[in-house]
Amino acid sequence: MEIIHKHQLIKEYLIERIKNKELMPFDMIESENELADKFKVSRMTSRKVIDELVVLGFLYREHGRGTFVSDLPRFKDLQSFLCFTEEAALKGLAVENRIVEFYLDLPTPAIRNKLGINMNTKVWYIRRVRCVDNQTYAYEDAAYLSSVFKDCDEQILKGSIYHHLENALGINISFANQEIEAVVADKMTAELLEVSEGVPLLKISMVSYLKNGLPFEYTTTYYRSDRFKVSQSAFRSRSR
Amino acid sequence: MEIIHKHQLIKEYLIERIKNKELMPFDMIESENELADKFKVSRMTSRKVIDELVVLGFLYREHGRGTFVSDLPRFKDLQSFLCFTEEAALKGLAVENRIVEFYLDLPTPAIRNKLGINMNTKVWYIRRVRCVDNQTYAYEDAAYLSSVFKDCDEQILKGSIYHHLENALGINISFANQEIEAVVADKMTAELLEVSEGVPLLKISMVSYLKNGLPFEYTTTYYRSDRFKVSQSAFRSRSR
DNA sequence: AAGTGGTCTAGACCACGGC
DNA sequence: CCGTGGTCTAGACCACTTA
Repeated sequence: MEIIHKHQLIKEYLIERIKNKELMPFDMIESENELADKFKVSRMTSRKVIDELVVLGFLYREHGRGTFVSDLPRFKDLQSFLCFTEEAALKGLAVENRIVEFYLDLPTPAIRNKLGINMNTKVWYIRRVRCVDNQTYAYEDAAYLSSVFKDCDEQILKGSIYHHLENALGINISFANQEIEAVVADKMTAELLEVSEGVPLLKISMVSYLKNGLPFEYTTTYYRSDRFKVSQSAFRSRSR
Repeated sequence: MEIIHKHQLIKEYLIERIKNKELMPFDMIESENELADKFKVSRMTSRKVIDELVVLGFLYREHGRGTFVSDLPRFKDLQSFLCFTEEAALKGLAVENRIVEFYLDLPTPAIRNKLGINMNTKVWYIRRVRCVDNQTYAYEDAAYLSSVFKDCDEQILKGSIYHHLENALGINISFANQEIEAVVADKMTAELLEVSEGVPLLKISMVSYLKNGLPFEYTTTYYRSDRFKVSQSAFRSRSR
């Protein structure tokens, strides 16, 4: 039985209006009091809804003026290392994966190095374009240890690889090391992402590890910078 | 005059205990009611503090069990929040700061929003090119609360602002929220960084906080992607 | 059953922005 | 001045976990 909370209804109402373009970027939405009246809730409840949509990047507030629709409801990668599908799901959005190609082959020297394997250990090469709401977000060029990702097929690649590994295969993913750079789109990547050559892209390279410390994945992803950015918090270290 | 909100005090209390390792990852913190009693606030206020720290990744909740310290602070060591000067020093390199301009002025709406200040609170605008070994690395566009960075002058800006704040002024810097994007160099930035227009740059925007939770700095830095990249580790969250 | 977090109310006062 | 968001209260009832 689904329990419908009041704040969910208001959230759906606002997200629908943003997705339908009924509310455009920089438009002001109803005030907290108006929302509260309209849905017959207290102001604390309407505020909470707006709080959540602000965190998700759909809205922003201006003290004394009002609450407005963000120009680009971009993705944020809280550093807790969620997979692409999970991040989209957090915002109530569905992912479509366009498979460019995938095949089993011997590792390149770079991949041997990153995954610490010898030249006879085959890996799955998987190249996909990740889309949300029919819009291209990222081009992903991945290599997986075939000894871990044993049953690679098209059906799985259309969904979430991480969910498959964790849920169907019972594999424990632990952590990843990432490197973040800025690059400009080359011809091939630009075509796949449906952007012009030369636009900026965030390039994130990642080696992911199992609980037992085995590196099993080396992935480079090129994110459209107009639709994606990384957020994180960091502590100041005490050292001098 | 700075207004200290009740939730700031509680936030400071919790963040300090996490930073000091008094609270370790997976430790349970006080319940919402205990926090409310301890600080003589309502439960809604103690909840709000926890909400914020959950969003920042410091804590996570488990319904019916309690609120716990997340394992994110672990990679404090790996991707510690160091200033530019410190990072260079770690590699035995010396920094030269070329001051482009600096002046005291009223805050823009964006800065008011990021720092949570009113339109009468003046901030220092500081623009510098950061060089290592006579090579340009980054262009930094910073705004500091003048109530915190009281004594801004050319001599200080040629060195490390953070060292000055911490050592000369005894200010406690706690943590920062960062957003990372990819952009291409516009004409002005390209000239300052001695690169061609259109080359990719890493744009890192940061709001830094004092120990008491006061945001005191909003800085946007454009890094040459040929000389700088971000490395970090991320842990797979245990959800699902 | 006791304690935790999750949702929600109906108020209050304050700070800010624009008219 | 009015309407906006920002903070805060002192309750309430519910859902979940653990003992």
